[in-house]
This record gives sequence, structure tokens and C-alpha cells, in this order.
Amino acid sequence: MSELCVYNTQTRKKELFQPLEPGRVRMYVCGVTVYDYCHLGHARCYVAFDVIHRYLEYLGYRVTYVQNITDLDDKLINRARELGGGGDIKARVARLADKFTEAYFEDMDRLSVLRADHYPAATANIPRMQEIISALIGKGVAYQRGGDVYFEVAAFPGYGELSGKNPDDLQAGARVAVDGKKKSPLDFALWKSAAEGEPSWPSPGGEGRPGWHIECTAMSTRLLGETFDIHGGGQDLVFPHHENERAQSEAFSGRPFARYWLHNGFVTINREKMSKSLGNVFNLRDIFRKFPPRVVRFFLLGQHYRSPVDYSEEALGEAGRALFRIDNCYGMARMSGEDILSLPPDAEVMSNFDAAMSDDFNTAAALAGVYKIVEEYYQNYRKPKLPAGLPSRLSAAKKICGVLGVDLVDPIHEMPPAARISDYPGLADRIILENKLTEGNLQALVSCRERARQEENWELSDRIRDYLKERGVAVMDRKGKSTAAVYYPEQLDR
RNA sequence: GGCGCGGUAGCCAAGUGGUAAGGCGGCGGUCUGCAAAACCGCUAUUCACCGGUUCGAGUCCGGUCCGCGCCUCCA
Repeated sequence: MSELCVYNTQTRKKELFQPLEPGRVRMYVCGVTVYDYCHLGHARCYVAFDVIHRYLEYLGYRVTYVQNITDLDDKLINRARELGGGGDIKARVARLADKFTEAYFEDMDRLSVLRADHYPAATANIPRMQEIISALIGKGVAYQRGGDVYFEVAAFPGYGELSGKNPDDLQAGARVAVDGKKKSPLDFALWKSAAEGEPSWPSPGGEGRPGWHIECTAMSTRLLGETFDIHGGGQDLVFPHHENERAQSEAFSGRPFARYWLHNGFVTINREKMSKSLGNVFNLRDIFRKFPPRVVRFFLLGQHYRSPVDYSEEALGEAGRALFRIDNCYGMARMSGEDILSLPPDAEVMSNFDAAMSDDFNTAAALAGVYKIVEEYYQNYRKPKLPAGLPSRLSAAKKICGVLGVDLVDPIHEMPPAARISDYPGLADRIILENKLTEGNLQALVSCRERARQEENWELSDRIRDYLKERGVAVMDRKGKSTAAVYYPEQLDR
């Protein structure tokens, strides 16, 4: 078995992965702020860490995976204010958060993202945050200013090591107007005193609410311990969020915080970061209207998780065709009758897969292994007997797709033999005109086309074929006049 | 300005120092009533550029150019 190596942002190197406790992995990934629907960038992050999650479990680790839900934040509060509605501001924020938390899970489910073990919410962990803040004040690394509490960056010697920044440079280049309350512009808020119309909680220093960074420290260390193995998130979180999180966590516990920091690359549009200010944000739900979620996932898998991935409809379409190639192979193999897909997976193929994935989760290289087997199948399926070992290699390919979270779907549907339909041209015309492609209509059309072909009525048979093609359904004619239709069930009307 | 990542065929993309995976697209052919799917062949003498190390470099080192990101909320 290849040894797993992961790229650690903190050391900027690939390192041999050795969990704190043999056989167990504790992993934390920054979750969403639930004030809106998820966009492709979220999908990228959570699919990337889902693959990591799945691969670690495939390697036999018992994984404890924690992902927080930020249900308290400026954006959420502002949004809740705009929407109005009944109840106090706390209740309104909670309602908004519930709605988008639910939407988040729906979207992730559609992308086959496995559930984490815990989804702690910020608002449910405020006492723990306060406990940490008090301890930090007690240790002299945090200070109070009025009702606010700030972390004193200068009191933490390792500050900047994660993001590779030098605190002096940061000071010099600080773009934010210096807040007079802070000792240094780099200091960040652990607790903010209550403002008018904001949700707040009592604290020793007065009513207020926690800063953003402290929530991750509170929830990760509560559920995973002071030191844990993997901390993940998008590259944009490295600074300042993760740098601050690390500083306050280590200052609090006096121990190392996360041992490996993993960060995924961005989704870009025309090579630029997708962001609200550029107005180029693609909402997942909109994308799902055009491309099935599994195609979106497959698209994401085509690039290494740390590289930027450029989104375009062309690229998604391409991913869809590539996935079809694998689905189609799976469908044909399955249809061949032999029970090849339940054979034990070929050991050499799996070992190549392990090598690719153990090299910092190289999914693109892993997929190349799958394509290779798919090609071998296509080269040989017409032969009376498949080459030795190919069936178990196919089984391995299917297993690999499963570990990557892509369940193969058989797109080939054998159509029943042509029925005796009187007036089949009229029936075909009616269905085409109606433009409602149900299972029954599809079968009827294929039957009509069979009749037409038997009678060498090429005009009608081609018209039916063209119509089906428009609807995304391909027909495959075989020797002996049998026909199969190629489509995914979601393409049909209900 | 500081820090970081990257530049591989028409496009996407992998690449432990040993002589360029894979996918998509395109072209020609096979199969087919014609197609579709699939197969076969072709589609990078070369890895942004310039030097260096080496028997040997896309892969290591130095420099140049270009793109992107972070330094402010952000997956």
C-alpha cells in the first residue's frame, strides 16, 4: 500500500501523512455561512474534502469529520433585517439560517457528498467560545476595550507561519483603517459588544456576540481535541481566518492545533475568481438545471483539488461526455450478462489507484486509470471472450468510481420488441407534436421506428430518431433489428 | 509594495531526472439503409523564454516575461 502524502499549506510541502492516533483521522473543514444558496465554489470545496473523507475511509481509517455551520454573522444579520418578518432579530436570523442550512444539505446530497459526523452551529457553542476568550484574557494574549475583546497578535510568536506572511510586512501594508481601539491593526476581534438591532448574548464584559474566527476554535477543539489531524477549507481562508484560528487555538491550549492544513483551489470564470463583486457567481441550483449533479461532481474531479478550475458550459458538457463514456461501458458490460462487475477488483489496478490518490489525492490521475480500462473493454467487447483479467479490471474501475463518489449509471435501455401498432406514422406524429417524452411514449416511438425501418420507411424512422436526439435520447440499432435507447432517466418527462 | 501559486498540443489535463498519461474536439477509415455508440489511424521532435547543474531536465538551480490568488467579507 502506498503511503499517503498530503500537501501541507503550512510547510508548503508534501508530507507523509501520519495521524495522531494510528487508524484514526480527525478532520475539520470550515463550513458555510448560511445566508444564501451554495455556489460552485462551495461545491468544489465540499466535493474535494468529500473525496478526501471517502479515500481515508477506503484506506481503513476511522474518520471523525466535523464541519461547522456559521449561523451568526454580519451578512446573515443584514439579510434577516432586509427580509423582516416576525419575531426578534435572533429568531429571524435563526429562521434564515435554518432555510439555507436545509438548502445546503439538499445541494450536497445531490452531489453525493457524504455527511460529516458533526455539524456544530455557532449559536449553539457560545458558552464554549466565552470560556476560551476568558482563558485568553487570563493568559494575557487578549485584551478588553470597552465591551470588545481583541486577540493580541504580537503575543503569539508563530503568527504568520501558516500563511507565510511576516507580521511586519502585514502591518506596513495594512489596507484597513486602523481601529483606534486595537493595539495593532493585526489584532482581531474575539468578542464584539452588542450593536443596536443585533443578536447578542450576555458575557462578563457585557452583551455582545463572538467574532468569526473563535467559532472554529471552539467547535473543532470541543469535538476533535486540542490537536487534530486535518484542517481544511478554501484557499481564501488561509489568511486571515486560519492564521487567526491557529494563533488563538495554540495560545489557548499551549499545544499544536491542526497538524496538516489542506486548502482547495478556486473555481474561476474566464480565469478570474468567482466572486460576488465581479458578478460572476454561479449558483449550484441554476447549474443543476442544465447539468446533472453527478456531471458537476465528475467535472470537479477532473482537476487536482489544489489547482484552480475554470468553469464554462463547454467544460461541463465535455465532462458529461467523458462520464458517458464510462457509464456506457458499464452499461454494456452489465448487459453482456456475465456477472463481471461483482468480481473482486483487480489488485494491480487498485494499487495504481492507491498510488495516484496517495499522492495528495490526485483524482485526475486516478481517473486516467479508469479510462484505460474502459478503452480496453471497448477494444475487446466484440470478441467471443474478454481478455484474461479484464472482468476484474472492470470491477476495479467501478470500485474506483465508487470511492470517488461517482456511482455509475447504466444509460442503455433495451426496448421491448416492436408492438403491432396500426397507423404507426400517425401515432409517431402525435407523440412528437405533443413533445412529452414519457417512458411509454419513448417505447411507442421506438416501436414505430422499428416498424418504419422494417418497411424501409427511412424518412419516418429518421424523423423519429432526430426527435429523440433533440430530446437527448440516442438510439442504437443492432444487428437483428433490435434497438436500445441511450439516456439517463432524468431526461424523461414524468 | 509584500507573500504565494501556476505557465505542457485547438481546448482541458497528468507527469518520482531517463527521453511527453488520459479526456474532449477535429480529420481520414471500419461498422451502418444513413446514423449513433464503439474501434483503427492521424492530430506536441516538444513542455512560456534565457542561462546553469547533469551522461541525461517538462521535472533541479538562477534570471526574464506572462497569468492568477492572498494581503478586506469570501469555499
